[in-house]
This record gives sequence, C-alpha cells and structure tokens, in this order.
Amino acid sequence: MEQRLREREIRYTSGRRVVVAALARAEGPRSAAELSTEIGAAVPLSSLYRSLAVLEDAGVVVPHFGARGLTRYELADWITGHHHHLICVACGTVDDVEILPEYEIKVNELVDLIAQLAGFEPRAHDLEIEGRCAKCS
Amino acid sequence: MEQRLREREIRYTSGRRVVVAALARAEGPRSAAELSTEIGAAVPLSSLYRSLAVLEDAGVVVPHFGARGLTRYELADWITGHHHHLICVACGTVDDVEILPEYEIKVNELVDLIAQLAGFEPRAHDLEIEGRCAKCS
DNA sequence: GTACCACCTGAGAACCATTCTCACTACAGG
DNA sequence: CCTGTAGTGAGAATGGTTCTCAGGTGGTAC
Ligand SMILES: [Mn+2]
Ligand SMILES: [Mn+2]
Ligand SMILES: [Zn+2]
Ligand SMILES: [Zn+2]
Repeated sequence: MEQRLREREIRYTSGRRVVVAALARAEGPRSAAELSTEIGAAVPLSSLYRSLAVLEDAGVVVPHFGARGLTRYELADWITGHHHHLICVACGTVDDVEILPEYEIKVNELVDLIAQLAGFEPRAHDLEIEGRCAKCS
Repeated sequence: MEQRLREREIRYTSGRRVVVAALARAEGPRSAAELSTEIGAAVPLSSLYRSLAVLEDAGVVVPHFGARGLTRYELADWITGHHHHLICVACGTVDDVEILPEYEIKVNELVDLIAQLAGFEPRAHDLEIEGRCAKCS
C-alpha cells in the first residue's frame, strides 16, 4: 500500500496513517463522523475528509453510500479481501461478511450471466443483505 | 397501491399521482432533481421531496443511495417486480435489469446461506453490478 | 349544502455531511 | 540550507434534503 501511494507521489503522512489504522481496526464500513469520534482531535474533520478523498483516489479506500446522506468508508478489497455486507434494519450497523470461495464463484457466475444478457461489461459487484442482526432478532 | 394508501389514510392526490407516474415511466431509479426536470413546475421541490417521503413510508417507493449525496428513488419491488441494477461507471446511468427466475432462485439461496452463517435474518437483498454499459464500452 | 378537521401544499429557512479556500507548514531532493 | 511541491487546519461555502408555518383541500358528518 505504501508502495502504491509512493508510485502516485502521495505521501503517507502520520495523519493518513491514523485514518488507515482506524479503518483497519473497524469490522465494517465507517462514516467520517464515526472515524472522527474514534480518532479524536488528532485529525480535524476537514483533514479527515481530505485524507479519505485522497486514499479513495489512490484506490486504497472505497466509499459506500448506504444511508441517507451518510457515506461510509472502508479499505479496498485488495487490502482486506473481497467481502459483502450485512445491514441491520433495526440498529443500522453494517458488518462485513466473508463468504466461502465456492459461493463467491457462484455469485460471479451469476453476475457475468446477468451482465452478458444486457450487453453490460461487469467490473465489480456489490451484494448487500438487509435484515436483522443476531443482536436485534 | 391506491388501496394500500387508503388503508394508511394517505390521500392519493394529484401531485402524488404525477410523482408515481414519472417513476413508472423511468427505466431505472431517478433522483429528485431528475424527477423535477421531468415533471416541471407542477410539483415544487419541497412537495416532491415530501411526496417521495410519504410514498416511501407507505412502502410504495424505495430509495437508493448510489452516488455521493444523491438519492435515487424507484417504485417498490411489489409494484415493478423484483430486479437488480446495472450501474455504468462511465456515464453514471443506473438501469434496471430483470433476471431469469432460475437465477433469482440461486441468488436467494446464496443470500440465505451467507446470512445463516452469520446468524443474520435476511429480509431483502440488493445485487448491484458496476461496469460499462453497452453505449460506453 | 355546510361545517369541521385532518391532511396536504408551497415558499423559504434551516440543516448537515461534505467540499472548498487560503494562508500556513512539512518534507524530499538538490 | 534552499526551494518547490504536497499536505494541513480553520472556517466558509455548497447543495441535497428536511423542517416550519401559514394557508388550502377534500372527505365525512349532520
Ligand atoms: Mn466491508
Ligand atoms: Mn430499479
Ligand atoms: Zn442490529
Ligand atoms: Zn454508460
């Protein structure tokens, strides 16, 4: 990852390290506000947003637009491994879920089939499952 | 649908009819701005947003949070039929795609499997495919 | 038909996550 | 060191969305 940033002449400064560390610690995508709470005053909001934007451009961070006017960020698949999300309609938490490789293969087959029928060239897919988490059911 | 609104003592006024008609005409989810352009001054923005909110509460309209700070709305599955979305990374359009029932069954099987492994009670799923549409490839 | 009342509407203000601005600082390379 | 480019922070600006409030509408009861 540091290499990727260096290639693009993007400095991996201490502020950015703090942001990446907070994202690495999270078990699901996190909003800027959540990250700010977690990080504290060490990284002011404007810098936090800028860091997220820079890291997004570099392909290190990926945004998720999952709730009204709220963007949640997480590390890209190539860092954390490809996964999907479980969204609790009761408490609103979004958790990562890793799926067995054999299932992921099936998902990919389906995606390719669907896309092909529509003359669409698939690049990525996003399967999100809404429901009630173990805590809320 | 009118029945559903009546049950909840929500009036199906002419303004709301216009909004529903515009959504029914669309081939994919539409933002408030897009709807406003399509509809014209007949429905002022504040009323448009309120209508969308009311219809959403009633389960007639479903929001999609797909782009930075932009919500797109569409009629609920029980009206249009269950479907998924193809999102073009080049031109940004979001198109509906109906998938063969046999594929949908497979998607559901996968969703149930994934959810079960995480102690999650699935209620709905959302499979979105990102890539380049026929026009942009 | 008229009165009542809950619901609905419209214009604009308010809200709030995000982005921009600008003066300043930090760091790498020479 | 010197210089130039990249990064930072506080606050202002932006823009989609929601709220407020002063009316309007229409279904229902009598
Ligand atoms: Mn995730
Ligand atoms: Mn759709
Ligand atoms: Zn929950
Ligand atoms: Zn396209």
